[in-house]
Amino acid sequence: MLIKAPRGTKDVIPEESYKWQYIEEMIRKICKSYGYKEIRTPVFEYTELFERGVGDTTDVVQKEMYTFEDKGGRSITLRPEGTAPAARSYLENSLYAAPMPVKMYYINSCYRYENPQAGRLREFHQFGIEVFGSEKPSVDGEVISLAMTLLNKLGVQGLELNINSIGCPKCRSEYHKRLKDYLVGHLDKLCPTCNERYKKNPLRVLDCKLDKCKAVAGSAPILLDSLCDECKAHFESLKSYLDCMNIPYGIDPYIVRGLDYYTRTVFEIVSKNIGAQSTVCGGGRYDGLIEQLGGKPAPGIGFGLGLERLLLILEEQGIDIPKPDPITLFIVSVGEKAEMKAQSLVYTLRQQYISAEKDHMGRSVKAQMKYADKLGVKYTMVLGDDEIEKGTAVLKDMRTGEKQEIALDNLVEILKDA
RNA sequence: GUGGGUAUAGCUCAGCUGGUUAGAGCGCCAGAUUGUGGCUCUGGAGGUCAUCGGUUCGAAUCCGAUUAUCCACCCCA
Repeated sequence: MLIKAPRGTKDVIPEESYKWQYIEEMIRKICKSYGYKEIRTPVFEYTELFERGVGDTTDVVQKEMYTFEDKGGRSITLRPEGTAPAARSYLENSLYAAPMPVKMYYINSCYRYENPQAGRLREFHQFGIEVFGSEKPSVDGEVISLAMTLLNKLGVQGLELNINSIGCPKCRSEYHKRLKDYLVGHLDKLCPTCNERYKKNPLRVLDCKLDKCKAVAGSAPILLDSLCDECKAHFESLKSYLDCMNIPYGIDPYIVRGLDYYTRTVFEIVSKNIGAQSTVCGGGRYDGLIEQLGGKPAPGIGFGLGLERLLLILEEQGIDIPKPDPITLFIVSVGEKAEMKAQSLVYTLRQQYISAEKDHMGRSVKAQMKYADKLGVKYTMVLGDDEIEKGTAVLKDMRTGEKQEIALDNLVEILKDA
């Protein structure tokens, strides 16, 4: 083995791809019912998009981006997330000219240079949605409900939806002051990283997992209690919308999304059973992003849902994904003439979208039968000189073992609905 | 970037305190008399024991380095 897939990447092998296809089909079906259309953006963007959009104080931008210079000397970055590209495309293609709100979804690969572990890869895949143009909390409710619908339809159990509001720039800066005032008296009790956080982004101190920091965070003022009237009303309204759809949720005042563009509503859906990286879906509102990217101010909200993590949950919960349809017919051939006839027969069947297979290994009759059995085909049919002469053959049902004689001319007709 | 575990056949693993042809189960291929799968039986292919170096008469086994991989931290999907 000379060359392996790069660190942190994974192949989806043929035996596994049906699982991805199943999930993707479910996603498309649900998005259609919600009125979301697919958007496809490039795998790479100018680096500046993420620096401006995601925020250059974030870990994603500071240390996790796949950035390189192309041959024209431009700085290019493999997308680490889907929202900034979607927003860029929204502006670039004047999608704001469409009736509001603009609703879109994507199924994308994303790239972050991190050390791989359970549920974390360098290339991973996200399903995401974005809504531009409405700041109404009903949209927040719709966005969250779409994620929950997907997870429910897939049969996933035991997930927790947690919501929070981190306010608008106004109430947040107010709160920043209060928080810093509180933290400054406890700096000696915080870990070194939290001391850094205190300077750069004090909100993140609340997110630290170290016990001593948690203790300090525990009695810190809570952002949720410091919201301005409008943000408070927005959050209350969102709760009503979730209630009216019977979507259960918890309120976690410590959710602090890692990307700078979030405002007001933030939420995440977590699973306890897939290792340390438990967030399956994370999202929120980003009312300042469009303006940040140089567009006319427009509110927005969306989420990203990790497909590898979703697959982990399905596996862990033993949820079986429907297997693809088996091949309908395997034609076992005896002799050269029959082998040729088999080739033309499977060709005919395939023209009618009937799945059919034949030998390509020069196997004996018995070995062909074994092979057909391993493929899991529904029917087999042995074809030799006699059959070709008579124009009839015996069709064998591999599940029941039953045999029936049929005319070769009727093959398509007989197998059409099999 | 940091810490810990692991590395033997396609897969899951065994290989005792170093002893010479490195094993099992599953999978793959073929056969068990004439043209019919599943069960059973028989045989076969497949390994530079991650790599490099060291200790030793002798290394899959002990030591070191490197690489890969897994898990965890930071952070996130």
